[in-house]
Amino acid sequence: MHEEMLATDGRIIGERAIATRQRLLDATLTLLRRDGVLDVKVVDITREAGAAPATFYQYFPDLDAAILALAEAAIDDEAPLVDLLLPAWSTPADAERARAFVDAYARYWSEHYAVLVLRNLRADEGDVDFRSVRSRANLLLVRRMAEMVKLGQTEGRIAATLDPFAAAAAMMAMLERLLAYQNELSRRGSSKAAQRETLTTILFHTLSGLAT
Amino acid sequence: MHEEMLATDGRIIGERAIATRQRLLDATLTLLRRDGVLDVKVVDITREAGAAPATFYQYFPDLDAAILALAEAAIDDEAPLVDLLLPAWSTPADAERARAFVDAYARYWSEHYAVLVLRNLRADEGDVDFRSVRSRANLLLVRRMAEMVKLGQTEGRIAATLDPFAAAAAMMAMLERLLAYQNELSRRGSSKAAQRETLTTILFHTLSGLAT
DNA sequence: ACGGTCGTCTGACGGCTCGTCAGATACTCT
DNA sequence: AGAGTATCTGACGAGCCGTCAGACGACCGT
Repeated sequence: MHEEMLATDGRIIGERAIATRQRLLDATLTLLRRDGVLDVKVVDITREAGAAPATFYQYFPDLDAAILALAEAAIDDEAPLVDLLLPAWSTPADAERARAFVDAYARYWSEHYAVLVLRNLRADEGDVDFRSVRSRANLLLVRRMAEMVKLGQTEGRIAATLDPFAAAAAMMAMLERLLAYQNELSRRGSSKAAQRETLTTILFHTLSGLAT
Repeated sequence: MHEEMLATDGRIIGERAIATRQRLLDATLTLLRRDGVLDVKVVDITREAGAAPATFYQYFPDLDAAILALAEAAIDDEAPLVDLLLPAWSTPADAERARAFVDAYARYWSEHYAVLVLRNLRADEGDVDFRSVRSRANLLLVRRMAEMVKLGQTEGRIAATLDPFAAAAAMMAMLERLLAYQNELSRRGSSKAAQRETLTTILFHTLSGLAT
């Protein structure tokens, strides 16, 4: 189950090299946060990591490859969120669990913000690798949400006109994007608490058919 | 009401220069679509526009300034969408109008995709100018949607726990982001028609309190 | 301890874009 | 036609990209 790590020339790398590679990834994350998503330079990353620019290219063919590796790592933090959707929400009391999910997703998103934004950019542009990593991350949640909708439909709580998969994707879209607006929104009239409650209400209703 | 256009050195520019400036903006749009959002070079823009690189900097201090101008222009196409939200949706038959709004917004979004993505990136990063232009564009719709929610609440159609402004923003977020997922989604199980119906259902319910 | 070997790292380079001048060019008006 | 202004450009220093050939250093066998 443990993949050998490779350098760009194909050779299997040892312990020292793995540490260097990791230092480069850490530095990339640091600079993504410090300089913003569009202004990260390879030179700066290597400076930050205390290495020569050429070292970077020994482990990543380009900057995107490093971002991709970080996006892969982020999947591990998204996976546990599925547990908060089990079992399906089916009584008004489950609204509390919806709230917990919203909170957990918000934490996940803010933790990985820069990497996820870049991942989405590249995936939207059509890059196959970034599409794949995004799918693997999101399908975990989307599939589960779609099941919740389907169950709600068979139990008559949710209208049959809703497409379960599309509804699930819509909820993910809403969560993702609204979290980016968060700061600006709270400057324009809706407190974070109000945003949280509103997200919870809409999410809970869409996935369970119930009102809060 | 008509602002004089200025060069970067502050002088008011004449007709020929306005045309050149416009050619540069057109070229920027072309390349944003051709090369993707992250790979547009000033040199390429001027090549495309048949001008020297230095000419670009006569009208825009940097690439962002040109994008900002394009984002300003996009507002004109977002404004008319407000009309589709007047008067408020209050009967099941109004679902048809919600559908029309979803379609119109989808058209607007795909028309301006590249510019809007960059606008959001810069705005999310905290850039004041991009924040301002995004607010001016989105507040038109968000304010109107918030009014619809408020009305629905006074008429007892919508739960009072929903924050009108946050709910409106959540709907915008859902629309924006889901449209970016559109292609991938239709490859994974939900036809565009199903996505459209699902968006309509959720939007209609959130803003009117009614089922489709 | 010592030289050899292989894995890892780096200095230095050509090629490119950026953004800025000073000066060339094109238009306008008399 | 010629003066004057508006507009454009060639050429440049600076900085990043991505690639080599070779330097370094950790570990091995003797």
